[in-house]
Amino acid sequence: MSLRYGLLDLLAGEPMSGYDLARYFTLSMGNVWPAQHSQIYPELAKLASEGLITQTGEGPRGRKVYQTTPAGVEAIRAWLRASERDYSVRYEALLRVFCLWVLPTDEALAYLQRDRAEYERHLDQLEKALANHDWAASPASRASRLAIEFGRRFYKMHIEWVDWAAEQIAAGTLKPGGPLPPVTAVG
Amino acid sequence: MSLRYGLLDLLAGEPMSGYDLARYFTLSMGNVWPAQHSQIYPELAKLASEGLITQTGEGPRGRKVYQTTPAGVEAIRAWLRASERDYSVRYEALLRVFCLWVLPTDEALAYLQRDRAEYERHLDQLEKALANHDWAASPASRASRLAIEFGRRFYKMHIEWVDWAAEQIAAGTLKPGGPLPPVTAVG
DNA sequence: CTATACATGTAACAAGTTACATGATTAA
DNA sequence: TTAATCATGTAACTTGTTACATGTATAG
Repeated sequence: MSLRYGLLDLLAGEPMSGYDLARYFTLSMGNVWPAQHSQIYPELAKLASEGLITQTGEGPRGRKVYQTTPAGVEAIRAWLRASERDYSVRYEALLRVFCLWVLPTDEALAYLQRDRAEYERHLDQLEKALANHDWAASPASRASRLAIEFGRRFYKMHIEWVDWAAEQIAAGTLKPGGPLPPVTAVG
Repeated sequence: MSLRYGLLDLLAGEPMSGYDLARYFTLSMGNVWPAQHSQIYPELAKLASEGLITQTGEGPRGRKVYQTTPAGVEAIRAWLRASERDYSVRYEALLRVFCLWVLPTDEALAYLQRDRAEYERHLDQLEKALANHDWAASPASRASRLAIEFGRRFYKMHIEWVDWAAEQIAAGTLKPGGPLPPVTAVG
């Protein structure tokens, strides 16, 4: 049910096509709720049939531009107010860290360094998005900005954590009998 | 495909039943890859039929204790080495933040405060897990410890971010024409 | 003796991914 | 004219969730 509210939210902020949504997702919501076009198009059709969005324009190549209706905005509101909050996180990259002990120390370190580069890329991307977009333009943009800031802090923390983890591993964490001193301070 | 490697990893660290896995998950891997028992039991049967785990014990009420075989450990290794890494995150709680602008300022602030309490709970839980478990006992435990440390930093950062976001909202972020000053320092 | 926790499973459904399928416009 | 990008959709499959179903041991 999450995807529909993500779409409603984006189409309430500004009219877009399914194609736009699929791409725009990558820069903002896609960081916390990924979606493929094959999932987006059918959902748009469903939302339109329920009157929560309407097609407000068209373009070349059969392009259809949708916008959220007042009923759609009310649906988001009802979702935030009434539904159970789901705090679960699904993050395969971290699940893999649990498994790192099956690799030799050198390989585990190399593994994390490749991850680190990826997190740097994510951080750069978010910082570029922060710089290139007018996040003060509307309430919807400003709310997105709050979420993007979360992403920025997330990847910053992630990089710091990788460096810490690499130190631990270099000190022998993954070896039988290796050390793992108690950590008291975070950061 | 992620679940199976999570199970293989846990059962390589120490022999357990499906029931144990379902509960133990909550404290460690469940934070990054949730799973219900209805998904765990069939997967265990499948892993056993493939020879990646074996039943090494039984208990009252039909309890079956499994352990990962050497082939199973090799399967984890191959997974880490060969498969595409998936860095995508799925996190509904954050998707909702994108939508917060549809609520009145007061309600949005109250919304975030309830989230904050939840993150405090998660942080406490992880800190308790950190204190009550012998994370130095084995390479598998020590690798888990690295991942748990990530969780600790994650929720700490999360709480700091909520406080920041609440300030922004109180300053008018969600109102039409409200401000959103450029953020230069993180933390 | 009764409620709770332990313990395992299946079935129906919903959500998400990958691959297939098609065609229009634009830039080189 | 040809490759890339734009643009929308469907189908088959996999994964994940919720609800159903059953039964045993233990503690009060």
